[in-house]
Amino acid sequence: MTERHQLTDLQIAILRLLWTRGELTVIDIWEALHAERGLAQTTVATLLSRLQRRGVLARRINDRQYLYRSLVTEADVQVSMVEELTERLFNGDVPALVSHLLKAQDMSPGDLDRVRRMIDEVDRTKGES
Amino acid sequence: MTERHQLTDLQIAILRLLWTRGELTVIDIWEALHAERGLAQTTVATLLSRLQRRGVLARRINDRQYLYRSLVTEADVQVSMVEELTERLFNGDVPALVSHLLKAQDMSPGDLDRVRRMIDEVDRTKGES
DNA sequence: AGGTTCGTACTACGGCTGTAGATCTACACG
DNA sequence: CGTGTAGATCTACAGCCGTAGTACGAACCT
Repeated sequence: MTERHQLTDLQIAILRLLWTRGELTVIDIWEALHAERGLAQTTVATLLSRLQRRGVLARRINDRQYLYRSLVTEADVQVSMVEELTERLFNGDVPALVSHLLKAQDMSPGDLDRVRRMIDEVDRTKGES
Repeated sequence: MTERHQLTDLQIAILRLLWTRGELTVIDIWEALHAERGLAQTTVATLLSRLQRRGVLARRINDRQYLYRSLVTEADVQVSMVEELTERLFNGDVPALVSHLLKAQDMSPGDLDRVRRMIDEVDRTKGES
């Protein structure tokens, strides 16, 4: 079901656009990425084709141009990429990764409280099942 | 200081060996990886050279063969790869990633307790500084 | 109907990865 | 001193990525 999604920075940037905005044309995506990355339209078109060929995206014709949409959800990609990272760098030890994150620079005391509440929440819902 | 380390699966497997066992020869690494991956010795040698050329590893000659060692620590790589992932997939929102992990399948109730204690720990040490 | 324009597909290239065969080199042993 | 051998280097290749120019096809406008 959830295959291994190994995606690069740019590929994810494209997917994010599709996740948040639905079906988009090459031009739509080019407009969004052009400012930051200065890509040519053909570059964007190439990337989209390749992702479509790979089965990550689907497309349909509308009014003489393609509308691309994602076949994978953000959650799919998050799950598979986080799993991959946990596996590779933390030997699959999820709490070790959590520990790493808690010590990260950009983790404020407020964030710690947020996490504490999350744990209570998860505890409850897991107890239910 | 901590540059962007973008490393593949196999590259990390090699680094892990060097992290846990110190200086190793091509043969040492080949022996460790051979079973699971069936690589040729020259393949391993190529990978090591390339990582050395890239500045990730260093080597010295000893008794007619190279001894390779890592120039990056496990912590370096963890920090930069986790940062990268958080940036790409969670818009830099660390608590969002933590939340994701808490809901992961392989997170047992015991692990949740472990995490709770970690938070207390981090809270204390952060209060000190 | 013919040219213009818009958008896609084709082709290409350098860089990196995994993969490994072929070749070189230098020590060790006879 | 010659040769075998172990280990390193060189060369190579396919596959993917980012990058983009060029070519093609179809719609539209006059």
